[in-house]
Amino acid sequence: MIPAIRGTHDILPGEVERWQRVEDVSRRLFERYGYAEVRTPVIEREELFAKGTGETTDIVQKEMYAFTDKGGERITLRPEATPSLVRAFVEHSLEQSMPVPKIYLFGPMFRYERPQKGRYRQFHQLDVEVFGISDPAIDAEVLDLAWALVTELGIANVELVVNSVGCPACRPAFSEALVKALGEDVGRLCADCQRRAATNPLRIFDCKVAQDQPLIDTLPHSTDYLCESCKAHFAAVERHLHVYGIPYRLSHRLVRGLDYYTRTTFEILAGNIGAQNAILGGGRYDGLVKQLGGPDRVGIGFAAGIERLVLAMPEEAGAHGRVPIFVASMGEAARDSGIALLRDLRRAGLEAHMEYEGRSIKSQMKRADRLKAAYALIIGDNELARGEVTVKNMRTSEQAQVPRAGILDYCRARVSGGQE
RNA sequence: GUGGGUAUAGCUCAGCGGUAGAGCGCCGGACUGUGGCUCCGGAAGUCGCGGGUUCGAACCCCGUUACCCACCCCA
Repeated sequence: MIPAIRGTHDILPGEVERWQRVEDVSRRLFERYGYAEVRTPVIEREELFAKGTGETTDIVQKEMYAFTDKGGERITLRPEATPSLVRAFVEHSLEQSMPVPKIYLFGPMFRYERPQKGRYRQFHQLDVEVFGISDPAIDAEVLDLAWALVTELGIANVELVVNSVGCPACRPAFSEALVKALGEDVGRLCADCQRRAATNPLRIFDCKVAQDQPLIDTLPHSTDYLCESCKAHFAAVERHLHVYGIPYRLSHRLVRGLDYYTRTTFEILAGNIGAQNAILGGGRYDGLVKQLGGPDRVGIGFAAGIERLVLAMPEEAGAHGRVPIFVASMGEAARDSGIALLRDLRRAGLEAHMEYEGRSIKSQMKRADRLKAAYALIIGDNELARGEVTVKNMRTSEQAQVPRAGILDYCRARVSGGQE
């Protein structure tokens, strides 16, 4: 056997229905909010993420599937969607062709990480982005969309966490304030935090080491160091969130790991899905479009991890209202007639099955049962002679003789609307 | 990249030095035209892989790979 690559997974029947549900629900939802789907390549220039996601991030430094192709280009499998969507926005001047540049994408991402619950090397995200709107109303709308998504998927036990990390004008002052507030106490923090203090002080807030918490709790908050415009923006975002009526928790400890975030950042956390509990994360990235060579346009968006959504969804989610019909036959002539009937049922839009190995009527009925067929249509010499079909209701075991000519109408009437 | 745990039938697992097992699932049978429940029968495993110890290894030892969980990081 040649096994699947580490950290990748086949999504099999039984689980794939939950994925389909995520896809169906999110597609309908995104379109209600005015988003259009965009599909971008899975491979991009390595440079796109080095400049976009950020040279200093773990994603770029150690997690990308990057290689040199036969033409000598540096290529990478995309580790996230935002830079690709920014590239597409710029490359095709989407702000010219779209009334409002709201786009979404659904697809696989790749990061070379150690797999664990909710974290895989090939994983899937659904990603939404809005370009060119700086009005805080859009921040709240995007959050409302995120909240609607988890709600419509039936995911309970979730929490929306919101923060503002400021902009290039005010964030340096905050970083300095953090280092200053730590002072001599840096040495009392865990090794990771001491490293963070030197490289990216904001990430100290990510620390989960219990002994570090008392000290971290004394540190200043990013929202107290915002410049005037960032402060006004965030206040307006909160006001709009109240208008939308979305429950959220303000957390000064929410600091995200990608370099491009500015102002509003947020995550949705789920309980009971393991340590990797962020099912959705995003924020504003006002400098990114320009950074990637486009016009000076703001942006905001989020990505949700499909694996994590599926993990957090309730058990029963994904059950379809399918009503299969099974065609059972005895004898060669009846089997030919059954195959024609099978074809007619399918042409009429019904789900129909048969048994292919010419087994006994008993095993055919068994198969019908396993397929959870609502009806078994039985054809033998008797039925052939009378031009009828025996219809057995598999739930009630009642049988009826139905003329062959009327069988499609008979079935359609009983399975229409996906209900029995 | 670091740490811990686990690898035995399609699935869930028992066996822990002496001929490879159970439950579920699968296939067939119990009125030669009828599923579910019950009963009977059957198929199915190089016991992750490679070395070693031993008369003998699924079991002990070493290595290796994969999976799971956690750290790290993130969706």
